[in-house]
Amino acid sequence: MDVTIYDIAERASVSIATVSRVLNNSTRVAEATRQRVLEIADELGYEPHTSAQNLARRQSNLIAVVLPWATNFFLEVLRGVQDRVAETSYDVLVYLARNNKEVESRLDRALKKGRAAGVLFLSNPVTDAFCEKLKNSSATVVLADTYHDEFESAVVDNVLGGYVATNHLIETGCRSVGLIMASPRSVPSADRRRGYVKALTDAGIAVDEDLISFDAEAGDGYTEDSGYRTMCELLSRPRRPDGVFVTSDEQAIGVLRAMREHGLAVPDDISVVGFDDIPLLRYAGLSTLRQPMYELGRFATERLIKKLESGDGESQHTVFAPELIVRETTRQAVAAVAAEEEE
Amino acid sequence: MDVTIYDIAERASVSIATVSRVLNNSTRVAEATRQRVLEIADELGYEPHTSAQNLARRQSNLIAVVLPWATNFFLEVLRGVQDRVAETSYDVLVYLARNNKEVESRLDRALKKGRAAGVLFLSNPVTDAFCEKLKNSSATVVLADTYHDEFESAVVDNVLGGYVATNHLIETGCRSVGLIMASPRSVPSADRRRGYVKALTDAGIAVDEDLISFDAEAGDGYTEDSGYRTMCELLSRPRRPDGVFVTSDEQAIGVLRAMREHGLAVPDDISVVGFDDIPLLRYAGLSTLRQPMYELGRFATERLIKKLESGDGESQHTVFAPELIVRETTRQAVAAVAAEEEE
DNA sequence: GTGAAAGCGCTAACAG
DNA sequence: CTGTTAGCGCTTTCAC
Repeated sequence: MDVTIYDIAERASVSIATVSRVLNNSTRVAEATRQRVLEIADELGYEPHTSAQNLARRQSNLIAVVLPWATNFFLEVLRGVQDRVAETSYDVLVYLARNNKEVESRLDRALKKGRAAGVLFLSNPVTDAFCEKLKNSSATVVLADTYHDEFESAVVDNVLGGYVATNHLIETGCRSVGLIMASPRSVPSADRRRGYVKALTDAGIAVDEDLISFDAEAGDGYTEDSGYRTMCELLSRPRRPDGVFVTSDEQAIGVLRAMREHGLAVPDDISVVGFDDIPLLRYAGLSTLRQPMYELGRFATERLIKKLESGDGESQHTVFAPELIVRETTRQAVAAVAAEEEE
Repeated sequence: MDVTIYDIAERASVSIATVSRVLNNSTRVAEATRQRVLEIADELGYEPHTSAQNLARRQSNLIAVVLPWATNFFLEVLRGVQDRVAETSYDVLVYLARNNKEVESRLDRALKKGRAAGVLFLSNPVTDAFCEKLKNSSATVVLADTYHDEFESAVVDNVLGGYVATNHLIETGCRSVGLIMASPRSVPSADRRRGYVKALTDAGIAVDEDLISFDAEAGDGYTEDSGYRTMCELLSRPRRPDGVFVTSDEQAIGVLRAMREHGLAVPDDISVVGFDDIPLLRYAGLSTLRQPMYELGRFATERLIKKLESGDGESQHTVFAPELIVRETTRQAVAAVAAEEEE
């Protein structure tokens, strides 16, 4: 049997209430008693029993992170979450799902009573069903990379990202800008499309559905494989784009593969812009829109913790801006080329 | 207040003991009562309070996964862990560290009394200090991607992997085979080196320390950045290799970058073999040794659960074999070339 | 300041 | 088959 506060109390000739007080550095305890208790606790190697604490306190020290796919994006976000959580006494429960249905069952588990104090719900659209579950739960929830009126959220401005990406393609001389989308059900993906449409419209270019291809499979479609399939499909159509905006870097890698197989050169035949700026791919030469993934994770966790500790409060909706990173899969901007020729 | 077994008991006019029995589908309960209780529980939306259960049962439903770095390797392993765990009532606590010191503090948290029933300790060398902690803890531990006599473990045969990789390089005509290592403190990395040495020795080639470069930084060195730095260092030395075995794919990407910057072609100037076969990199053309990462995670979890449920039992040491995947960063084997010329 | 005592929600003998 | 009764280890009034 492990050492409990009873053991400490006995050794220190005080009651368990006192031990509990000093351990929680709560109200007035004689300095002498405090020292003695602390010493004995240390000596005995005392460690509080989390379940007992949670039961008595009627709360939990667990934060559940629910996410719909396991990609590099998530890896970065999780790093941010972990770093912030490490500074607290919370621990992180991870629920990895592979599709919408799995998200539901994982969420159910995460929301089980007494399980988690807070939930970080990532990237998945907050459907009515999920919203219901989230609201009925006693857990504090923060959304990241997805949005819903009724919950605190932290997102990257995907519309802006789509806009900037598409605009970059237009500025570098692309006339037929295509779009390779992940699942249209995915919120970030749908938002990026809106930015794409807006950029084209602003430039006076008509949106051509024939240049838009999306992943119709069950998953979320942010994978290399999805990008490959979707690009192949696009290339099988009569009109060929001279530039494509792809809704994630991983997909973009698949797009590049499809192009290679079709004997197409980048950026000469088709320029490519991704989204995310995954560290591992930074040297693949992919032009992309950088998302502050780590910061997103860390910030969302920060907010969650604050809500947990100070009894909720207002729900904010924070928006991070993505940043265009130009590398080798797009041409230089026309203006830049002109400037260079000046020299 | 949430609904408890007392509420159910009252509504069903039975005792809480009976409710508890049917909820745990334990011994003989009248079918009629069982039905009624189940119905009411469902109707009330009852959910057991995990902390209360854990306290009463004197056990935990948590499995802690402790890992020293956040790379794609881990992502795959975690998928395996999650998939297996999803079939049980366990939940997964993730402790991500960035270096050895962080591993220690994360491990301490994971081992806190009553926290986790089992610990999956990944990739990190089991130092004496860790071994001590692990043994003193009441948690069941399983090692994955690392080894220690006293604990169950599941590893990939890294010596074999290093051997096969090096041998492949030799067979495809490399005369000066270099080695780009992650931290020599890392067990997998050190084992891969042993395989490298053995392959050279078996081929009658002297091991030249000047062709071996490792990452001396604080981290584990399995990153792109590390590979880049380490390769640059190697290239700055007088003797230049015509092939290198790199201890991970992520590092290999960095090696490729370093080569590009030095104007070196792959595989013409230098052949490259990585390790891992990270999905995202499968189309980067990297020749590598595939580790069954997902399987490793799933299997280790399987073992952990088995031990948890059937009161320990023997500790096995399972070894998975890595598989050589030849792509474009190495030349074709001489035999293959010969065979081709035959045609 | 400190102790006694009543739970937190659930499990598990032990009777019956 | 079912109820009674102790706890599990800790927190938290409420007195003293």
